Amino acid sequence: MTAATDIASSAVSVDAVVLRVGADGAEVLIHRRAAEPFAGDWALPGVLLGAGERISDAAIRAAGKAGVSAAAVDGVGQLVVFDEPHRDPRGPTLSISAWVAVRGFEPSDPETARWVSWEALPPLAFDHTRILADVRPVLADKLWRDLTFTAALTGSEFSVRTALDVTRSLTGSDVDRGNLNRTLKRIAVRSDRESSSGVGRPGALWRWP
Amino acid sequence: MTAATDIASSAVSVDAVVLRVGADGAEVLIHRRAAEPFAGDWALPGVLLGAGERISDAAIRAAGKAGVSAAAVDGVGQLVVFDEPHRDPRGPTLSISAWVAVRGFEPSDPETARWVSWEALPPLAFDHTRILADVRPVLADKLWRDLTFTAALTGSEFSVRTALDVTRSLTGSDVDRGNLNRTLKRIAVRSDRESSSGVGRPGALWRWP
DNA sequence: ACAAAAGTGTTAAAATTACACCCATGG
DNA sequence: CCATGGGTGTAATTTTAACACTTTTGT
Repeated sequence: MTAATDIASSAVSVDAVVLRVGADGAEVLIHRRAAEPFAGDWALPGVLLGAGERISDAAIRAAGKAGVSAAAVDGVGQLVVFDEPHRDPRGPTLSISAWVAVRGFEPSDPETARWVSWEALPPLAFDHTRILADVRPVLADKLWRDLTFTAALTGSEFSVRTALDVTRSLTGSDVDRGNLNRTLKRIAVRSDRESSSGVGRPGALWRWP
Repeated sequence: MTAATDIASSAVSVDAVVLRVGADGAEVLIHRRAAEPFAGDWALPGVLLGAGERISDAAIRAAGKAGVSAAAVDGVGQLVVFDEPHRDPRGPTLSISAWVAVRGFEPSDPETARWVSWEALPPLAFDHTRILADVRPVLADKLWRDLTFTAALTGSEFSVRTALDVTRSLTGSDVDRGNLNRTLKRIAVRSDRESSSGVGRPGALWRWP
């Protein structure tokens, strides 16, 4: 008998905090649950962790349940484990939360999956509201300090506007453009220029070294 | 059928990084494994997480395997999840690492369990050497910033000497006494005095607010 | 010309770092 | 009185923060 079959452990799920950079800065992907419990409710995409499966692989699989293809994923990382015994009505289930950075994905059906800003989150199934509340400061702390996370989120090239929006959306407060520009000068490199946004002076693009 | 029984998930263990403040600063408790695999080898105390069991409870239970009574535990907290599929020869097993701060425990048999400094760690079973290496900077980061962790580790009253030793043992480098004193002035409060250590000028004791 | 957005400069405050010097105790 | 360890002071550097001013674009 093996360790994987002879013990009565909690089930283990991986709940994905799928992030992209949108108009409101960092946005979270939520989808409507197809199965019970909480069928039809908005929730973070989650899967049960398979035997021997890596957490990052499970997180990508979870993002897939909301329509995200593995090719659209730029990075994954673990966050916090939630172990409250009654968080799942089916029985004790651990939730390992993980961030998944995604680029270029738009849900086909906005009734089934959609991007939401951190300020406009609807009520979510399970303890997912709590998960997002707990996880937001962790993400804010990683920003501009954990370069793996930050680069995955921003993509290879990004504007100062993007940087400002992402920071504000995760920290909840405004940041100074000049100061953030100096931070970028320390940790990133400039490339060409860009405007496209329309009005105003075009800004530089930043890349990761 | 419930979520806890119908899936083929990895087993979940909680491995305790049991810490105390000793002569070398923060020290880790290791014990000899009683069962296979790695029977007789030094390892972190670990347990399989029971269904519905809290991670902190499992961590205390794990510390108990090395002889620590629950009453000696001052605090517990989760650290990192290790998910490498071959880390346990019995089969895929997650390891949730957790810190456990302990006061006033001395192993009865030094051949079965002992406190070791971070510099003098013997080879450990499983990936436990790797776990400690990964976890040390996380603990160093928590020190003097996560007050729950710090207070549990130092105990209610501690000297500057203790503070210095703990910092050096976790960061690996020396800290300035004057500067650390000022940090304490910001986050803690003084009480009376103490010497007992013998030689040298007696120092103040610090307490948590 | 004007508004909007980006770039740069300046300055004050705070934190970090590295020392230096003086004080209290045991032997 | 001297070695050992503790407390306080100081100064240079770096980081953080807040704000002002200039530049480039579209309308």
